[in-house]
Amino acid sequence: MKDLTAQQSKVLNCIEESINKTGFPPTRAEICQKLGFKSPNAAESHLRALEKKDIISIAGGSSRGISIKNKKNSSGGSVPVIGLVAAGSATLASENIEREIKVDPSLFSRNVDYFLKVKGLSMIEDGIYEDDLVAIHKTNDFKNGDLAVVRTEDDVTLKYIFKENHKLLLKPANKDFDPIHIDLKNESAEVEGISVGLIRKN
Amino acid sequence: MKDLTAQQSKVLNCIEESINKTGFPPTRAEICQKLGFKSPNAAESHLRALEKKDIISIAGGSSRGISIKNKKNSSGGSVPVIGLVAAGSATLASENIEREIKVDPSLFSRNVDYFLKVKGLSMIEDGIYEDDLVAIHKTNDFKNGDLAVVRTEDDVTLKYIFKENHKLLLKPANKDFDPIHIDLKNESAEVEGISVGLIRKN
DNA sequence: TTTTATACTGTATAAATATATAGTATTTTT
DNA sequence: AAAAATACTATATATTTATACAGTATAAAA
Repeated sequence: MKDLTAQQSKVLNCIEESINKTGFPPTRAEICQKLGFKSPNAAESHLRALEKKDIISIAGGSSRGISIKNKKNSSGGSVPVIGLVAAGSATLASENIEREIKVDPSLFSRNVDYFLKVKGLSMIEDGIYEDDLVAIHKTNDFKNGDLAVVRTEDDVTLKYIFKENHKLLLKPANKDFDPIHIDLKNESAEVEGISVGLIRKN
Repeated sequence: MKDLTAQQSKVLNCIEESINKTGFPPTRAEICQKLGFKSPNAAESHLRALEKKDIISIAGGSSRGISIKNKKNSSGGSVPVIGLVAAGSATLASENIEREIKVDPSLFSRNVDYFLKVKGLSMIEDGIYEDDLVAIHKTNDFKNGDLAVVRTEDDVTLKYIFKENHKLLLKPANKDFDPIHIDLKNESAEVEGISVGLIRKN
């Protein structure tokens, strides 16, 4: 992480204080008041500098739209939630992260690297519903029958995986969906991780 | 703490989600958008109701000035896991606690007081399996159709609950199981809490 | 040495936002 | 039976707020 200047640290500090004290981030004017600046642009430019250094993010067009990045949690640790994303994009890229939830990564049998937000009903017969968060342990190692996140040439899916020589079978748990057959001689496919659990919110 | 109405819960939920996702509370307009209201005053009056019930505080004259009160130990917090236990014993009695798991109690829409470890297959058609941990928010307030922990005279069960006058219907999600009809004139039954989510470990 | 980053003041303004007021309708409490 | 709370739509507006633009000055990097 790039080092912050003394003033930038003060501003960051001011943001943290505001969130701790009031529950929400400060406005430019409030930062100015606390730090003795006379122009809102003083705060603005410090914020832009902090944003450039990837310390905070600023939501455009919304008031108090400041949030502190990489909020590492001393105790639990937080795990990112990711929607099923199109091929080509790195799954864990920050633009795919919908939110972070505070969960002990060791809650499940194997370490959880991220939660995948389920789209569609392809696994519904095995009790996995739309918007369920499937806990994914990143690995390319799997056993036949594992529930795996598989990146194919044109998609990323969550399916039961079976491999026999160069043939890959991706099997849904919904009779309305067809299994996907992939011949690794012709097509590429990669296992990104396997499911180790699930969280559902009502 | 006074119980919230369904709409108030939704609004509270919306606030929590906003804070988790963006790092700052929502505006009235954002609440309206998320919950489908067409007037900002719909959000406003729900906020005032939540403030009156001491669930949130609203900072006057400042944007996004909403903060949630009595923020439980937001850092870690562990939640007990309880097996379905026989009648007579207090559900949360220490001898019934199988273990504790470290989960942010605010992970779900309403605070989780304990996890109930599911026995049997009575809810399997709605994706709730044996040994799943159902997150329970302790309350005796419920809406028809809620998934509730109900203590009857001779059992504690997890079922969909429907109440009409003095008749209680406890409905499983498995056609091999019969619904339970309870006439509150003759029998007693008590709602211990309602499900707000679920954790499954593979 | 010229650019770039830091560190501000000062002014202005479009857009975001809180918040009041006026209604209607239903449900719950007293 | 009346009052209060819930649950909204609809409109309006003062205020808050983000954000752009125009400067000044100093320090650090290229």
